[in-house]
Amino acid sequence: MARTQGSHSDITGPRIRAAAQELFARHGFAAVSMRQIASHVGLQAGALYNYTSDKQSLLVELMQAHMEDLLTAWAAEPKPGDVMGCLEAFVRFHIRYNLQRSDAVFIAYMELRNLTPDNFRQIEAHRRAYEDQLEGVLKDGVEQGVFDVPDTKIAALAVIAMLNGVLTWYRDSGRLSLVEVETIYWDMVRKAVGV
Amino acid sequence: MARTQGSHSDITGPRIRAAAQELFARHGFAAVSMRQIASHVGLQAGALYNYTSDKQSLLVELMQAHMEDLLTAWAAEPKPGDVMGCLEAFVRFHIRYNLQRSDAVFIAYMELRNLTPDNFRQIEAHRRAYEDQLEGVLKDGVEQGVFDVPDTKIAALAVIAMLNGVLTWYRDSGRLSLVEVETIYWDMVRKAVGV
DNA sequence: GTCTATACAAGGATAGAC
DNA sequence: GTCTATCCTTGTATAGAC
Repeated sequence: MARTQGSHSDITGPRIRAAAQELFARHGFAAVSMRQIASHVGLQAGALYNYTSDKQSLLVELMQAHMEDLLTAWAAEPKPGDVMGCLEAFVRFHIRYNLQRSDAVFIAYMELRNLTPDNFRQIEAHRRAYEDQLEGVLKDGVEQGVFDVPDTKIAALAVIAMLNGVLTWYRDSGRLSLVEVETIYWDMVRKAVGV
Repeated sequence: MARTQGSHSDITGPRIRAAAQELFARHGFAAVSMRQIASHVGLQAGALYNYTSDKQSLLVELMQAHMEDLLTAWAAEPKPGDVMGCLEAFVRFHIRYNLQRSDAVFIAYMELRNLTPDNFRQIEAHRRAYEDQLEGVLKDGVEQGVFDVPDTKIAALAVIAMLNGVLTWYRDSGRLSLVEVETIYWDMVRKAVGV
C-alpha cells in the first residue's frame, strides 16, 4: 500500500520553504494562500503548521535566510587589494548572486511592507549592512582620489538600485550572457563614480 | 438638472480612486479590501460598485491614468536642442515627477503581477513607450559621439532603475532638497553614459 | 506527521429597500 | 447613490483521528 502518510520532516520543511519562496515571488505574499503552498508540496494546509507557526514566520524566515546568505557570500568573495578592483568585484558579485536567486531577491525587496514592525527592523538592518559594504568601498575610493561622488550613501543606493534593475529584464535565454551583462553594468558604474 | 437625493457621483469617484491609490501603495493591492477602501471614503463596500465594476478595474485604471499622465507630462516638458540637455531634462523630470506622485509610481512598479494578462500588456506597452523616450535620447547622443554606451536599451533601463531608487529613501524632511537630489543623480548619470 | 473536518473571520460581489 | 443585508468563496489556523 502506498505510503501517503509518514515521517518526512527532514525534507518537507525545505520543500515548503521552496514552494513558499516561488509563490511569494511570483504572486506576492498577500496573494498566496497557505492552501496554495500546501498544494504545491502535496500536503493539506493544516500540515504546514508542523513546520511554521504562521504565514508571517514563513515570510520572515525566507527573507532572513536570504539576507544572511547574501552577506556571508559577499564576505567570502575574493577581493583585490585596490578599491577599483573591489568595486568591480561588488558589481559582478551582486549581479551574479542576485540573478541566481531572483525569487529570494524579489521577496526581499517587495515584501518589506508585509512584515510586522519587529521583523521589518531586523531585515532592514541586514539590508543596511549590505549597503554599508558598498559604501565602504566608495568611501575608501573617495579618500584615495580614485572615485568622485558627492555623497557616498546616495551613490551606494543608486548603484544597488541600478544593478537590481537587471532582475526585471534578464532572461537566461536572452541575447546577452551573464558575463556580458556584468561587464555592461560595470562599465556604467565605473564611469558613474569615477573621477 | 436637479440631482437625485444624495448624489455625489462627481466627487465620490475621484475620492474612491484617491483612497485606493493610497492604500494600494501602502499595503499592496492584494492586502487591501474593498471594505477598507469604502471605509476611507465614508461609504459601505457595496457603494463602490457604482463606480467600478470590480477591484481589478480600480487597479488598472489607476495604473493607466498614471502612465498616460507621465507620458503626457514628459511630452510637455521643454527640451533643450542638444542631447546632453535633453538627458539632463529627463533625469530632473523623472525624479521630480515621480517623487511628487510616489504612490502612483509605487503601484505602477509593484502591482504589475496583480494585473490580468490583457491589462498587463496594456500597462507594459506604456512603460515601454516611456523607456523608449529615454533610449531615443541615448541613441541620438551615441550617434553624435556625445554618449558612449555599449547598449542603449540596457543603459536606458539602468538609468531609470537608478532614478527610481530615489523613491525608496527620499523624504521631504530629509537633509537634501529636491534640486540637490536631482543634481547628485544627474552627475552620476552624466558620467555613466558620457564619453 | 499528515490527514479530515471544521471553527471562525474576512474577502468580493450582488439585491432590493429607500 | 447609498444603505443594509446577504450570498458564497476563500482565508488562517486548530482539533482530533490515524
